[in-house]
Amino acid sequence: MPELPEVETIVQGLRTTIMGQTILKVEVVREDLLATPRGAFVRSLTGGSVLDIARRGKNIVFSIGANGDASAIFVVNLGMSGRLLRTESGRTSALVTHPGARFRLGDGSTLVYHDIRRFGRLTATTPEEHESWSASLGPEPLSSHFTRGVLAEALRRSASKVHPWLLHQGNVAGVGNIYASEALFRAGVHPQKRARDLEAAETRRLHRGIRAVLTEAVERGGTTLRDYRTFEGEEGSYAHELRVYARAGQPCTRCAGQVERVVLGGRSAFFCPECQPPPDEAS
DNA sequence: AGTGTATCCTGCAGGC
DNA sequence: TGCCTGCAGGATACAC
Repeated sequence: MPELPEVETIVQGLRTTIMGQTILKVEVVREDLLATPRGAFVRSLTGGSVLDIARRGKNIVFSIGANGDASAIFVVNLGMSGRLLRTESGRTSALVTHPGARFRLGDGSTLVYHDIRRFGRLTATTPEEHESWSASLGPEPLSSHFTRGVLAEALRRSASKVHPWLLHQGNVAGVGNIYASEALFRAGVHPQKRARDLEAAETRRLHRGIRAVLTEAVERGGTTLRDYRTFEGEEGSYAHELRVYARAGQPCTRCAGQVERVVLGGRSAFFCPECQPPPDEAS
């Protein structure tokens, strides 16, 4: 559920509130959420301070340590329905119906990881392990490293259809199902077109489309359709700006056509058949 | 290498 | 009201 804009919004909220806090106690409610053995997970985080909070793709990355020296990296992947919430000292929040883990902080508040479907994953690693994991992901689409040339080169190496290609985190980090459809619509590229078959003009438009859609969604605090909430518990407002996602059967915002839905790799892709001409190949 | 399918899980909407 | 099916912002593991 949360893609780059949603995770970025959550990270911004976390940074204003829990930077520098010490983790006094770690309580694991649902062990199946851990990608790290429970003992090592609890041990490596307990007693440390939050030195930094950042985002890598769709992951929230906490640097944990002391005296400015990170001894552990705590990574939260929210999966489809994960949330990070804060509860004030001594208070229980009615929002917390499916707690997965609790982190009691030095100021008396508690950071709660909440996840209904439990597709999320909590990982504690060393800084070295974290670096090699991060290197396995594709470029950050809003960074200066993500140039038109980088995108073109990566697309050229793949015969897969461009919508599933965009969802693969090793290609571009942070794009998910909503923004893949939205970026392709803006670029006028059909979701079933092969990555390597994109023409130069299409690649240029896709590059701009990805960056524009993600930037605008960050400005709106992300897209809330169901579960997603900011760290403050608010909804993101980008759902109003969606042009094709979840709009099958409705009129295209740009032409007289009608938005269609197709399943690719088990995920729904939405597109306008007029604005995004189908590739020649039958299928 | 790429694709299709299944899996992990819960909740909700819609049809009957 | 209940039961059933299908669907959901993700990621992985497997067989072809």
